[in-house]
Amino acid sequence: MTTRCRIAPSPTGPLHIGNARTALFNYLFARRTGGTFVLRIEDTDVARSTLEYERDILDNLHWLGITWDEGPEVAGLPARGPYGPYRQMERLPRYAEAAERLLSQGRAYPCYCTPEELAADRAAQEAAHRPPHYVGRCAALSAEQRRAREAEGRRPAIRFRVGQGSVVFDDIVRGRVEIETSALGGDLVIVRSDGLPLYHFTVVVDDAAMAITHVIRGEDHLSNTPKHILLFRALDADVPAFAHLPLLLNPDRTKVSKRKTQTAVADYRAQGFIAEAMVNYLALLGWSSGTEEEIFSLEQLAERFDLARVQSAGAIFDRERLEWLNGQWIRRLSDADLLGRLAPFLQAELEARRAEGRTVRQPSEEDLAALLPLVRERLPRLEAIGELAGFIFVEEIDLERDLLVPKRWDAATTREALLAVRRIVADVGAVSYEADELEPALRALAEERGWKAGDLFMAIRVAVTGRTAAPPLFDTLVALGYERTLVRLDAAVDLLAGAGASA
RNA sequence: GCCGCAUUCGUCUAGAGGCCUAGGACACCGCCCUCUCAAGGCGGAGAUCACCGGUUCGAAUCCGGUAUGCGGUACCA
Repeated sequence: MTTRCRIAPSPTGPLHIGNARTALFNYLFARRTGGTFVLRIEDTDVARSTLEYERDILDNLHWLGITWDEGPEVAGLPARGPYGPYRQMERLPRYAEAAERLLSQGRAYPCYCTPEELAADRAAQEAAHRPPHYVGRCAALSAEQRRAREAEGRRPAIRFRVGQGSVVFDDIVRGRVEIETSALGGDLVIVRSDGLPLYHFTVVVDDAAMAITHVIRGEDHLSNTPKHILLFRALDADVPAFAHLPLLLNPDRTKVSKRKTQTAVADYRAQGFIAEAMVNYLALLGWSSGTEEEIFSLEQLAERFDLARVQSAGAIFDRERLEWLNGQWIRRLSDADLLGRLAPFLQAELEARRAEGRTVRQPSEEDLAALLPLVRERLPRLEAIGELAGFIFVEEIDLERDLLVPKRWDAATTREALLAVRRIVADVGAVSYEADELEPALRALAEERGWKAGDLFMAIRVAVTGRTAAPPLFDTLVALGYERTLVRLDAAVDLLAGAGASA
């Protein structure tokens, strides 16, 4: 039997890390088992669903490399797969047909209860410390009673008879789960009075129609699974296997939420997390290989993934660990690849500086190639490129006089040193402006004047970059260029003007 | 309230009765490397395996109970 699994996002918000993780596990399961991965859009919550969210979800899944074998038409590309349509709002007749079938078999019935009646029931149950439970007011209405209510203009919802007994299933992650139907809250509404079908119903109708064999989803659906199983049976469909994944958690161990954790995949992407790291990290939330390796590409994950090795306890989303993995993956990227991914971030930084009224130089191919080795080990996120290397392309840097003077030095010494450095750079640069030439010359200067090389280099670093933390100095000077280095040294000396006389 | 699930270093996890005086990774601390920052190397600290009882020659691992946490309990998904 070939396996079929699916991800069924609701376009009521941007792609969420929790959904991304569920999508990933489904994708990996399908790849690993040689099965089919289906994407279905669950857009029956018309009040909250939007096309922009749908686009965000699809676009970011694509960015992560999570592709689907069957799904709706997107961006002008046709729908794929024999079980379409793959958007629930386009499948309304199927739900209506299924509901009709249950109705005609007496497994479902029209319910005319008003919201007020239901609220009153609930309030009474709560007051009596009873669990909320549909009282069954409409469960045994005669045809005549129904007509009377219709005559009043009441539009019925449709309720599914939950019946008695218990439902047992073997969850792939959690093992045997048994729940009494009496704990299900009574007969459940499957179609609202406005005619729109509800989630618990559509999910089952579609999983059955799309021949889904494995339902892999978040643990928050575990308690609802008996309802689904009852519906599968009532519809005379095969009940799929279930695997309930542990929840992603906020640091306080509640279900991950955007109030407490950054949840939109797009936001991580915008901050310069790369897809490889995101996928790797998400896979490790709830799954482990059983070995001590933990750096895995999507392809490697697809070779190793196994639902049997999925954890059953929830996992806190730890951004620090994600950043570490991100750095690992950035270091593994080829030059051309890294450059391509860095470009938009550098560009954004330069635009921002330009907007501040600064003079910005457009980096050439050579500039960028020279930059790469300097930054590659130093990027926790692509976005950090602006801070790390912006000074090379923005002519006006912010120089702080206090920062310019090394801890053990005074302003006069610093000024004198920078003046000397300026002469050496000018001399060396006139012949050959290379790191290999600059370093010995400047070390000799420090030696000759009895300065610690580190102090001298720090003064130069700040003069030229405006920062105390930067890529290696001599490579930085070369990347900056001969003229620009001299201009910045002059500017630093000017800033220190007056210090010479007093010292 | 009721039902369900879970519980190993701060965090992610390894662990399927003896290999566990519990392993790895992130974060943290120290040392090395070093022109700063990173990266890397080495080392350290950090878990009475939630608790209680049982089964067993032997339990982090099996069973029961308790506690705590989380999830579900909608004409949301």
